[in-house]
Amino acid sequence: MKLVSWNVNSLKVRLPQLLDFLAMRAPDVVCVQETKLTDENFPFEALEAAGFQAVHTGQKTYNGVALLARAPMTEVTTGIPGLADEQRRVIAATVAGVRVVCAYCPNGQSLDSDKYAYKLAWFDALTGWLAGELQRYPRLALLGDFNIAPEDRDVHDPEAWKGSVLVSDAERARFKALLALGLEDSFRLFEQPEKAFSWWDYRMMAFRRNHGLRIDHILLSQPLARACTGATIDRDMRRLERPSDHAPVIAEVDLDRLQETAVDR
DNA sequence: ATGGCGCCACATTGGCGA
Repeated sequence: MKLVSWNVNSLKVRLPQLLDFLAMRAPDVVCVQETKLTDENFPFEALEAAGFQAVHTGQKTYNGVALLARAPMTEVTTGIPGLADEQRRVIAATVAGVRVVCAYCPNGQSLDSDKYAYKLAWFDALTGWLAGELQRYPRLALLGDFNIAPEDRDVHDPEAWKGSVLVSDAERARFKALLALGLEDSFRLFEQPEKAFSWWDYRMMAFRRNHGLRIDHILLSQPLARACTGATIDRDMRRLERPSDHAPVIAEVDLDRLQETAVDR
């Protein structure tokens, strides 16, 4: 099962690129963030023609998340239970026995912003919810734009970024709290090149200079992590004309390798 | 230090993202 997370920064603009990506990379499950579309404008038909069922929760202009899958999706839920939030940031579904959670985590803007406090509280709510979900679904994957670079090696210039939003201690502590649930950062299960990033600013020729951050992640529960055979960042999409500022991140899981246990479904 | 780019909307400028 090939799992992908991609912040497309407007699906209206990026739909042709997404369709090319689906044909070229043949993923099984794709988590899409920042569709910036209402549900009635979501391109269900085009994706179905490409072989994918889709579920979406969106709004005008901001946020919006979708799950695409070749296999049927069941138990579809939106948002974080118990968190009153108008911002459409979370959608989850069960695909081929795997619980897939797609998240567009808040940016936070700056450490003194109300949006930063919202970001930290949002992560606490996410972590609290997923603790229970992991009990119910031992095979769980959390994919998305986390808007957190977990370590200094995930930042092109750690000194310049020191203490700022996306890398602050409080944000990194929230990321570690997710790992403490038993989730693994799939990218770090394998040897990776130095300076591997998933987002580059549109400005200042940041991509050409590889001035980026690794803020898009695929976290896997223990059974899935043990069955994970590879994890990469697909920089090809970032090289295109009119690219998203994020690259797709990919993790492959060999479902045949999963051991059958009493609680494992 | 600032702004750079790209997207969106009560649009031709301003808000926001990261």
